[in-house]
Amino acid sequence: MDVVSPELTSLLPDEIMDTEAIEDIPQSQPDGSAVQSQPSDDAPVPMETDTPVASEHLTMAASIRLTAPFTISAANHQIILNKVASSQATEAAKSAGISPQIIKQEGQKLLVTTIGKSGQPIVLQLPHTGGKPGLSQTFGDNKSQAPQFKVVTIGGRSELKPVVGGAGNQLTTLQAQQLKTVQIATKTPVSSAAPIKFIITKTVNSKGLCPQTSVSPVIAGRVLTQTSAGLPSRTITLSEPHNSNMQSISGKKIAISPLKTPSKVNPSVTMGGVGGSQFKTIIPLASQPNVQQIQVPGSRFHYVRLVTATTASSSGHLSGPSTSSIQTAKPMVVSTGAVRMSVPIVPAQTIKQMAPKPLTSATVVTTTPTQQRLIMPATPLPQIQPNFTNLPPGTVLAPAPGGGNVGYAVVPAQYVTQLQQTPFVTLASSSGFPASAGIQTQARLPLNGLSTSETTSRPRKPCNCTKSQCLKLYCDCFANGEFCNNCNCNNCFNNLEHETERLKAIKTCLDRNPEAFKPKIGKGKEGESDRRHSKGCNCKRSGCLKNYCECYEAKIMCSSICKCIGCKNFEESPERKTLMHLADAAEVRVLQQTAAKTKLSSQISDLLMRTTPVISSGGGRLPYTFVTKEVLEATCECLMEQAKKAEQAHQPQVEAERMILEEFGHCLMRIISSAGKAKADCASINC
DNA sequence: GAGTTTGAAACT
DNA sequence: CAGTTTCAAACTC
Repeated sequence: MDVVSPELTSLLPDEIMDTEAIEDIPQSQPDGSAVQSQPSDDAPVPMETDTPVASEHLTMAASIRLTAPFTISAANHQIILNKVASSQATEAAKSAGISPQIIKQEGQKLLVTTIGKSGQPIVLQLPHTGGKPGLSQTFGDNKSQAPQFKVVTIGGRSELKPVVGGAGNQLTTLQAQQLKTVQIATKTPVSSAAPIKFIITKTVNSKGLCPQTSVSPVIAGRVLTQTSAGLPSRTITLSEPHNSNMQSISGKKIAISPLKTPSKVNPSVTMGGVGGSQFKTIIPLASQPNVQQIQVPGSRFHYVRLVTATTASSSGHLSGPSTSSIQTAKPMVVSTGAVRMSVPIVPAQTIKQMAPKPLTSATVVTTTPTQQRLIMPATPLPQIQPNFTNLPPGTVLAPAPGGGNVGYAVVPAQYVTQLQQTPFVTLASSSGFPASAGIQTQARLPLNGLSTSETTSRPRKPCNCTKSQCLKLYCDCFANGEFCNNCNCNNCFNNLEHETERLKAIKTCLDRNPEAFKPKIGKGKEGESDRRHSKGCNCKRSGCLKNYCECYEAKIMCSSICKCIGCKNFEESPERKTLMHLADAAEVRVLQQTAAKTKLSSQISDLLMRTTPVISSGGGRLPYTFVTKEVLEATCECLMEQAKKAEQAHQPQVEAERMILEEFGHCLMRIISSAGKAKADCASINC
């Protein structure tokens, strides 16, 4: 799927996962008026997703107060922003550490903010809707014809001065929770000493949800130039989109679902991590999912429910295939904290089904253990403020039933699973406005040192917890951020029915160890092996050659950080080599035996198929009773024995097959001989 | 399947 | 931080 416009693509880095470079983002204001990342976000996380490639980041920051949909459509390379109701984004932008710039165009305001380094702003300009889609406009060109819309910008850091700041264009007030920020980390082709970040910040007016009212055309613009401070210009194209499906904000849910890995993944739920965030996600322009605003109690952030409309909206029609709604939920990845989080885009119908709570984990969340995901409580828990930067993988936020914007959302793990199944993840973000708006992001998501294929094909074993209520890290399900499903546990609280307890347990774990839900097996340092245990093992008696050892279990060797005694799990360890050889030999044997069995069974079945009609016909043929189950089993045993002999003699496969076939021939001869003899006997008796 | 061993997690 | 206890998985019989 073409999710990024050519223009934008040119601005994006090959790798957008460089977290270190992103740390340069100005921290959010202490007053919390703007988006603020979690404190723990500052710490780099040894995620497998880290890539050393990206050195530059482009941050697009768009602080916009929207009363209408805001959409970025990848398919047709559109960024759609609805009419700006007020100009309060400036302060929000300022509070976010960026200097907003506003371009006023016929009553519309374009807030341009600069974030990043080198003062290289990227301007998103809106061509006027009147049929000049290709109209380019420079940063300072506040006389743009674009009527309805405003966008946002991009580019350098906050030290950049506003290019345009018309009187009355200053956004005055912005509620902290009305600001949404989506950051796009990208590598710019333009040489820049420092990383540039692309942040799209938008404000959300929770009261401005007028489902059917905002049909006004969205302005499509094309940013052709970047004219700040003589820096190289950059262009982003904004085309004229249609309003997408309308969604009521009620019942909105946000699915924040970090990658689920066989090991542990640390999700970060901060949507607007302006400060100290590490970006690993790029936001491509993609289809338009509906996004609904969600406010987490006590949180300064607004969360959104990403819903893919399943039916066409009554307001406006989307033109072009790119704006068509997605029928299949897609995960959304929001990278704001130290780690990326994925937010599945779930069809509204699906969300409806799983909404409020009385749903069981089996019916709502997953159908298979591998699809289990941790789900955050659907009820507001003011006393509990989850550390979103360390939530277990698969964490999903759902709104409280009837709780308005408060609460969390629940998303079926099947959608999260999609995240694992595809190297690209789509992120959609928007406000809960009548018309849908969305930003979609893609990112490559290696999981915990394992490829996606590795992570998807490994079902988890059911737990057998009895005393921990599955709310401690003893429980593998809980530790992996999953609900218990098809487990053998007793008194299990790791389910939807015990959301409160579960969230408390999560918080407790995080209090005790903020890294509790982060992957234990992560990348080693430069030059070291690809994977290693983050803490190292502490084995004393197992020699680190049994599954008691977490290193051995993860099929990695112990490292210098291990505190094990009598470790034999190192490269040159003869014990380890022996074990590996034995394991390999056993595996080979199993494979060979399986193959031989299959082949022989097939042959015998073939034989039976051919003999049966003959038998039934009688007339001097071999009696059917001679090919009995016992005879077959005996034959198979003979053949297996032959196979073993060949194996023990280290015969090549060809020779083994020859021996087996030879034995099979002998067996057949014996059967025929016996049958003939019996027939003769029978004939003599009858006579 | 029951009992033992093991080491991580939890607790003090 | 170290020592102890608890716990569930891994392992053995």
